[in-house]
Amino acid sequence: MTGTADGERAPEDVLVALADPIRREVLAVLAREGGATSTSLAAGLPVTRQGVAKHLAVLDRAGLVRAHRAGREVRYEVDPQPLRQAMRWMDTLATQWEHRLDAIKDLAEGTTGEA
Amino acid sequence: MTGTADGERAPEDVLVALADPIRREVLAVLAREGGATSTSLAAGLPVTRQGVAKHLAVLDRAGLVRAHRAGREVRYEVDPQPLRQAMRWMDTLATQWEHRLDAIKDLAEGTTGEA
DNA sequence: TCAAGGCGCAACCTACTGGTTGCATAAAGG
DNA sequence: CCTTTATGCAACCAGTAGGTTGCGCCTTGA
Repeated sequence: MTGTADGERAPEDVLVALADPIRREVLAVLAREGGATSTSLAAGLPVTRQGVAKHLAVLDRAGLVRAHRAGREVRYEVDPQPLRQAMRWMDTLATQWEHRLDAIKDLAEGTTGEA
Repeated sequence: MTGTADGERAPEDVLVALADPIRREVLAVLAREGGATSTSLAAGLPVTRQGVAKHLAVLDRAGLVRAHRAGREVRYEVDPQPLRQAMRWMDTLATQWEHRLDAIKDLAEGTTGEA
């Protein structure tokens, strides 16, 4: 099923997905190896295959990985797009904050040094 | 104390902090209002003051907010810097992924059309 | 000085997340 | 056809994150 498959995904899913160290490691391995299965991933991680599978499910829901069935294997690979989206979301947020802070600062200056 | 106060903070703290909807809301209010106290925040949120305080502690640990004591009040305001840092971290990650994906693609092309 | 407002700390509760084991199912390959 | 290998599903377990209440301490301001 590969996630919700809609282009406009909520950035919070990505944040939640990235908030776990094992999931970050999974992504790192997937990026390094160019793809892997839950079984092969579990071999190099301190969790069982089922544990990895659950993490992959979370990553898939966030759209950060894509699943491709090949015979009896299911191969996963990373997708940078949702990451880029989340970055844009954060950029908007940070910019808003900065504007507010500037506004506050200006206000303070206006109060103390009023011409 | 205002967080760990070191310039190079792990981006994962920011991710964890941002992964919670209430914390995102807290940040939104702080940015909109230009600062607030745990008590005033709790008034507009579906949690108690103590709940808000815990969230503020998490945000503070991530460096996303700064606490300023004013008499018997503690006023919090947002700090965009860790957000920017986290974005840079994500950018590095996304870029890495994209490079790997390109490498894989090139490899596939090379295999089929070897000159 | 004393009441009220605002915080901080600690104990406690609950739900969910991360993890496991066990079994069923499906594709490869002899 | 039977064995092996890989995945999928479900039940179950433990730790912790998010939330609450209760209480004590410190400022403010009348």
